[in-house]
Amino acid sequence: MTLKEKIIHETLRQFSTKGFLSTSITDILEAVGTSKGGFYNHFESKEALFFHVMDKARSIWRDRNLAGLDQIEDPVDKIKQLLNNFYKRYLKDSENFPGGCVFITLMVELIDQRPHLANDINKGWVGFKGFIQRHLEAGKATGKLRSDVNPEAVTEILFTGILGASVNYSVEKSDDSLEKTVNSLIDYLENLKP
Amino acid sequence: MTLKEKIIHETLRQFSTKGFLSTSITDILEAVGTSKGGFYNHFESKEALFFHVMDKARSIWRDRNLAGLDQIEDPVDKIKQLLNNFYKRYLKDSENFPGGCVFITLMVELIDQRPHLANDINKGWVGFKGFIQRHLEAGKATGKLRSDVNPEAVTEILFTGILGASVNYSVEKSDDSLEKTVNSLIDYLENLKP
DNA sequence: CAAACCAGACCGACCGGTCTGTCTTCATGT
DNA sequence: ACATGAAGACAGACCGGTCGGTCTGGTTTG
Repeated sequence: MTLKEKIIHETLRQFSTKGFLSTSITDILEAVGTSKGGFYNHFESKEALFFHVMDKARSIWRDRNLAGLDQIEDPVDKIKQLLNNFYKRYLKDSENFPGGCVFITLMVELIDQRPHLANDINKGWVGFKGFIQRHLEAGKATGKLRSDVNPEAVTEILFTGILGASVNYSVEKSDDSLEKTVNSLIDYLENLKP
Repeated sequence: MTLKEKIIHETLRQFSTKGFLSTSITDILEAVGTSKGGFYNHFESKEALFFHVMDKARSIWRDRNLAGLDQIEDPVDKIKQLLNNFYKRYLKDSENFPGGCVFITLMVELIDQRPHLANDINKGWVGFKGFIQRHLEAGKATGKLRSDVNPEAVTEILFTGILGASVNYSVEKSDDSLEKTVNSLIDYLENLKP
């Protein structure tokens, strides 16, 4: 790993526990064993680092959550697989996210203090929400969901359920509780099938 | 309002948008028009202020969310009423919580940085979760819920749903989206009746 | 030898907290 | 009724420490 990659990796870890504002550049430099000179040679500011870290975080998110989805045809089962990936592969990744989902930590902190940074996270959330809703609508159209199902309402339940489960996991750090919650969401989705 | 009350009120507002660490005492003093001397005459430290603010926040929480519950007998309908209170009376209270639910903002920030402060919030969360679960169990015992309902799993869905809805409301500040989400949860609960 | 890489002293701004001093309040003694 | 003094309430200068960022200079690399 190059120094630049090391800085991004370590920053991602610290962002997930302390957020953006409370993570000091000095802390990062000590953790990776370099100095201000080494840092500002690769990043022009703390905010520039933020965007690099977000790129890496998004990359990890896709890698973990979308694993195996392309081999599933049923759009509803795709969402089911995503829910499973979410708690089995993604949220438990304490190597990259020791403090839980970094997007939650950063969003809650930045939404009212650094809106232009929060917007960068929100784009991903809007895309994710749309991803769920499109698949549910496709599922309904192809008869994989009951005709009385409201895809938008189900999307709200699943999306906020995932948000809440992430917050709860940051707090409790309990794999059991996380598994129960997500399995409850999966059962909920399962019961919407014809 | 005394100066002490003014400080607590203003701090609650700022905590809900900026959290504990990013809210500076100087900012609070400017907002209420006093000085360091006026502050440290009433509070011995920033952390002491935190606990006073939490007491006030909990008081507001109970006032808003438990309104009218004592006039309802059916334990399931009590939870239904609580969900309605939550989004109609509590979360929209931008006078006290301009940045959304203060407990969420503080918990996400403090859980890994000030665990002893986060514990104070977590007590309330544990109590709230237990409150929901006890009422669902009572509802099941008295035949107000289907016999195949798992109260613990439903509690997880409702609790994390509320957490997620709070986070989402902080981000979107959309009353419509909040209403849809909570109504989805209410529908979900309604469908568990016999 | 030029360019990239990195170490570390340094800067102004801001943080929570302390301390001194001023002004008001009010119980007390006469 | 009035003087008095202790205590509470508040203003604001000040302190050590930390923040993000700059700058100089030495070292490595192509």
